[in-house]
Amino acid sequence: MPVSLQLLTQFPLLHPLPREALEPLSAQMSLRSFARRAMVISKDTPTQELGFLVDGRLQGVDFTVDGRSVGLYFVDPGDYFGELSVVDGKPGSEFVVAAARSTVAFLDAAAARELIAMNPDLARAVMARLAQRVRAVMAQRMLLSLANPFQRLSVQLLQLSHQNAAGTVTVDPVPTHQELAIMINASRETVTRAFQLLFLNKILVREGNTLTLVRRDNLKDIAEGRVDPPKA
Amino acid sequence: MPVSLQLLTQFPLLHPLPREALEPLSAQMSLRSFARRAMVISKDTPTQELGFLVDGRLQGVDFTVDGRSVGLYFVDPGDYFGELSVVDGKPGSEFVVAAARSTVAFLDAAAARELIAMNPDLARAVMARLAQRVRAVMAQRMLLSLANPFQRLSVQLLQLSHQNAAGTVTVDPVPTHQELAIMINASRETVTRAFQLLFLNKILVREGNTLTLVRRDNLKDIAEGRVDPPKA
DNA sequence: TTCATTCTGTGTTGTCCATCACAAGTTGGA
DNA sequence: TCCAACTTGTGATGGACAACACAGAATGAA
Repeated sequence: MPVSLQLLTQFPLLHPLPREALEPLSAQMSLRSFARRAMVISKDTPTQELGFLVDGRLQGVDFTVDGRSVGLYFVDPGDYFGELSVVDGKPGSEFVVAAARSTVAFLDAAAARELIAMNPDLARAVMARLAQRVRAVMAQRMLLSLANPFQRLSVQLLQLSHQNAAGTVTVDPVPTHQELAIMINASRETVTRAFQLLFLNKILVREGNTLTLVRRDNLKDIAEGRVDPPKA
Repeated sequence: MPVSLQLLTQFPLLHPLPREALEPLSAQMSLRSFARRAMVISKDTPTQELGFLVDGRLQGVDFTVDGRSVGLYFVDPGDYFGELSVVDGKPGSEFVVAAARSTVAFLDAAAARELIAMNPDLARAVMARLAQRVRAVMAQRMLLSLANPFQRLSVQLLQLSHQNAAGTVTVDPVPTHQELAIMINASRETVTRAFQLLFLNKILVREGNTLTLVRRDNLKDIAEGRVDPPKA
């Protein structure tokens, strides 16, 4: 199942490529679908691939030795993942699971490596991406050293949020409490209780699958410890 | 104060460069010394530089909003730091302080950027380094989600250790309890108490500034939760 | 629609660890 | 060599949060 050219143009990473480079590429790639909670890339699969998320949502996760899962990041449509193995040839450093039903276009690592080697523009983009990932995971590491789970949730929500067309700040596909909990090192129940208070204080509003940060400043104050988290 | 050619050959990163490239480089660089606890790179200094650690030891740190420090990584002689800003031009993502009296050779970011752009070998090396840093900080993030500080300390010690010439596994300049505490999100006292127990159980031995992991397997068992941390 | 499954809400309990407050040891600079 | 500054050791205390155990809601597949 090759991938249509049309589809490939959705990916910013590939924009520097001329049309004639895209065609052979599309032939090399393959499209696969995944059910919610399905494993997209396992840490210990032998075949390494670069994945482009066409549709749905993925979460990078790993597991501690005692079996608890650790949430690392989300992947949204148009974005790619698995670049680490492509760059250094080492096995994947994490698992990637589908957080929702998803469609992914794969390119095997060798081909991806060659592609990058041939295109300085791509190489630059990948380099920038790696730098951005270092920064992102360091930010997450900072988050984790906040004393209280309430602050951690606030920071995480701010990180996940984006300004909307309407000017409101939202978190768009709202992650489940469990998904958030493993990102901020808290128990699912603690996340639930924190949300309670944020709703109660009208700092957040949830409508369907969208979370609106009604009082973003307020959330920021909590995140940065200027204001104590609401107690009741 | 230019830097001697001799000195530059100590840095693996620069090995791909031909001698004639090193000379102009040495003229562009400057050598500076830092007292213990001195700030080597501040997060918000305007001038960005690539630093090469000649001598001593540095620690990457950051601070949470409530003023607690967070330990990120150590830099040992022969290694370099500050590459993130060089790659993406953004301000530094952390502070770098001297964990011991140190000597650092600096190259300003613009020059470093150009150097990398001109030398594909260097570019590849930097790329590999970024990938390695992503992996390292993800490993640290995993560490932080271990439930108990004892396990976190064990993992951290294993990460810092290296096999010695004599075949023993050691952690060489032993970090202070405080330095470790901020890396593993624990209080200084908790680290002290954990060490007590590890010494008591002859899992570790400290001689001067060297920590020997006498029973590495045992430490690994604790790290991976197969064995409960010793209680008394 | 109906039923199973996943997600969210809530009380209770116990433990673990941060914090505080010193004391004792160790280092290194003058 | 001596002293000051830093590092390590130790007890006591309280609060916060994970864990457990369900109940109720929402989702979605048949």
